[in-house]
Amino acid sequence: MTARLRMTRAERSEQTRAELVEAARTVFLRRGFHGASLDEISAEAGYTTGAVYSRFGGKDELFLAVVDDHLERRTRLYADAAEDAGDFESAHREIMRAAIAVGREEPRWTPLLMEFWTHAARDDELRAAVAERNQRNLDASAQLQEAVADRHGTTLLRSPQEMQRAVTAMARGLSLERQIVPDAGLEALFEDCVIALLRAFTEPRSTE
Amino acid sequence: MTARLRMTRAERSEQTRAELVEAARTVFLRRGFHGASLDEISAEAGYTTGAVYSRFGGKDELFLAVVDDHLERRTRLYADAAEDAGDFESAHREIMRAAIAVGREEPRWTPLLMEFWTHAARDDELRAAVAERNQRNLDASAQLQEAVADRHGTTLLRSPQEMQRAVTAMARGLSLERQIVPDAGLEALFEDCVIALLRAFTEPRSTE
DNA sequence: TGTACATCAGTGAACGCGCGTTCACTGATGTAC
DNA sequence: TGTACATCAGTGAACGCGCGTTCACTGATGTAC
Repeated sequence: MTARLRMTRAERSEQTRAELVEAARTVFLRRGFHGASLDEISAEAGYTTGAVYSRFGGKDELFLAVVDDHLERRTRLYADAAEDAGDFESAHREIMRAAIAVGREEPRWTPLLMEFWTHAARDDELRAAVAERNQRNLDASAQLQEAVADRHGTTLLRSPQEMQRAVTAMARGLSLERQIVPDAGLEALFEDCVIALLRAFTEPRSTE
Repeated sequence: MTARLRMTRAERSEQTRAELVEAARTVFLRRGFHGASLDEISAEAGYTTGAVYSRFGGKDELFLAVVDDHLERRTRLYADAAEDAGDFESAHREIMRAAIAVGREEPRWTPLLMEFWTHAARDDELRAAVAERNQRNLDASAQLQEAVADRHGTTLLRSPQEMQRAVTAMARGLSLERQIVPDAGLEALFEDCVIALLRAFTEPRSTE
């Protein structure tokens, strides 16, 4: 594998941390939050259980690290997807296409995240940690949407946060359903609904 | 409590079953599916753990009974809500009002159901059982929506199943978010989005 | 109506298991001189 | 460059706990005669 002997302590522990997060992501997706054991995760990364406690506060904190990593990647992905589109609506079609593609690759991400949310809702401190990440994610999406609207001369009739919440809610609801009823029609339905919502909540900017 | 001595065996076991389902509903809502123990549930109903195994196949089957009970009630509730409305859109507003009201009373129902779905997704037999109930529920909602559309001379541009799926997905997504970020604005947002979707996917029937 | 036996709803204790967390320890890295 | 000590990342075994499920048993209900 990677050479371990030449690394400083800081490099070494940072690498361990990253490997554990990556393994945790894999195993959490495979087994769900409750179903995944720290044994399996640490073994997947080539360590023992104690390593998790050396780098993280416990199972919850490890999961939060997975979430942070995930949100960063997704934020970049969507920003890139919107980059080259010619108008407001097709920018959103590109974002949706990207969202649908990653949804196919990792259909269990949304159920996993929602499973964790439900777990976190019962613990004040953990819920706050989740809420903060949710807000960060919402702000990033809203900022992207505003930028896209600006770039293509579109006026939002609702705050971008609200629009993002609605779209995300629908995406999550459909992802959850898909795990019970795999159905390709859900993706097309999702696209049509989002376009309908966008049209209802935006208008071309008057050139004044 | 209720007199136990005069009951036949069938009545007795039916009552036990109903009491267990009711207690299970309470405790599942309180603790979540994974967090609830059969000990707490049976104690809540005034029995011991074994009683659950006398009436049900196990924890999963008990939960399915809770779901069946729940879906029956909700189906009736929504049908009643739509009863007296004057037109298509206000019928849907009434249904939404009813949905929002029960959502306030039992904000944990949706997260609970989704937690179970995610659990069930990992077991083929259980997933089939959940899928069947989901389909039953979808058919009932779709039938109601078609009846409402018919009654008020409205043409659906999409199958009522698809429209229900979209609306339900959004409702679920927002319910899940609410457990992390309690926010009354979500309810108003939900209403507006559903109305926007209805308008996009229906048109007044031409009187020909 | 009464008696003897069969059935079975619900009991309650025990089983078996897996998991998150802890902690004394090891050996490689870092530091002081 | 070398030596002696300090630090600390990761080990690995044990702990403690709770839970779903099983099962021999009890006593009330049901049945046959």
